[in-house]
Amino acid sequence: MRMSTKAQYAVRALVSLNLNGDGGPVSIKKISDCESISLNYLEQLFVKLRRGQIVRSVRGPGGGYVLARPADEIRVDEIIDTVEETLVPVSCMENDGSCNCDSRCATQSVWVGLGDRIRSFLASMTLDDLTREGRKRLEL
Amino acid sequence: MRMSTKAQYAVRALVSLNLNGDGGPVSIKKISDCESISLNYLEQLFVKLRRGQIVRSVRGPGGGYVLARPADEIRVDEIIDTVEETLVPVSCMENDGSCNCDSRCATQSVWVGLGDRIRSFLASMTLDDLTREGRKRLEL
DNA sequence: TATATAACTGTCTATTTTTGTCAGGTATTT
DNA sequence: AAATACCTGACAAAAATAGACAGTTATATA
Repeated sequence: MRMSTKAQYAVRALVSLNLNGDGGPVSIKKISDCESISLNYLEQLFVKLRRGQIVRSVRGPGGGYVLARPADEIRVDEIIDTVEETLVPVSCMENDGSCNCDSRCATQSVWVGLGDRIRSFLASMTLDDLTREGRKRLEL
Repeated sequence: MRMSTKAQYAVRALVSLNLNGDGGPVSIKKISDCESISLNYLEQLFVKLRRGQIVRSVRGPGGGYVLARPADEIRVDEIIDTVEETLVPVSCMENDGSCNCDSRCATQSVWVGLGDRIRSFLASMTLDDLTREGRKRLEL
């Protein structure tokens, strides 16, 4: 049960973007340097984040990325949704009926319930929450 | 964010074991047939489950596995702990200080919090709960 | 207008993890 | 003794992950 580094990178990159932003665009290069994340890999993530309406791109010199919405309107679960596929813990639900003992369906309730908890927890936090926490840490 | 099939198999196998048990031991072969899980793979899982004090083995003809404890004392999180390493969503905490912008630490709080939720949810369910649910489904 | 900058795009690849398979060995009941 | 079933370790296919690479396109500024 691991959150992929893809998701972790995406969240970290966006917190970094918001911390360093000051309104203007922040280049992927800068985020890559700050966060020690491969530039090429970040580019792939930001393509998805742009398509997912999390960020807007600004081309040309001095360009980069800005948040597409206020930070307090960007939930963590949205971020993860845009870069990876699912927060549901199992693929499940093929339900081809091949199992005659049917403990499969009994266990589904665990994973569905777990998925709900994961979702609601991540939906309860916004990028703004994390950024405030990050700022607090920087002051120490 | 996926629960590994290893963990899913372990939980399903134990529910199946408890459903088909009737006090006596159930062979891995039977569970394998019922659940359509590779016999060899199940063997590997049950080695861990035995070491984790979840099941006891009974050797010889008519042998198999029995629960080492009453089903209502076996929590789902225990099961998953014994077959896979972690319920903490990130590897994290290397904390080599290489990141000067330090959004890394800010995001850790998300994953730690998430890990807590996952843990407490899975700890709130026992094998007995799942088995009852399985029995209910069989009656329909 | 030229040039530097930085986003954009698609393809390819090395590595790791997952999910098993296979070939035997060992213990125990009948 | 023989059948049953657990036990063990080595090996392997397949998928996911993380990232490299080689370009193309858009735009601000000199």
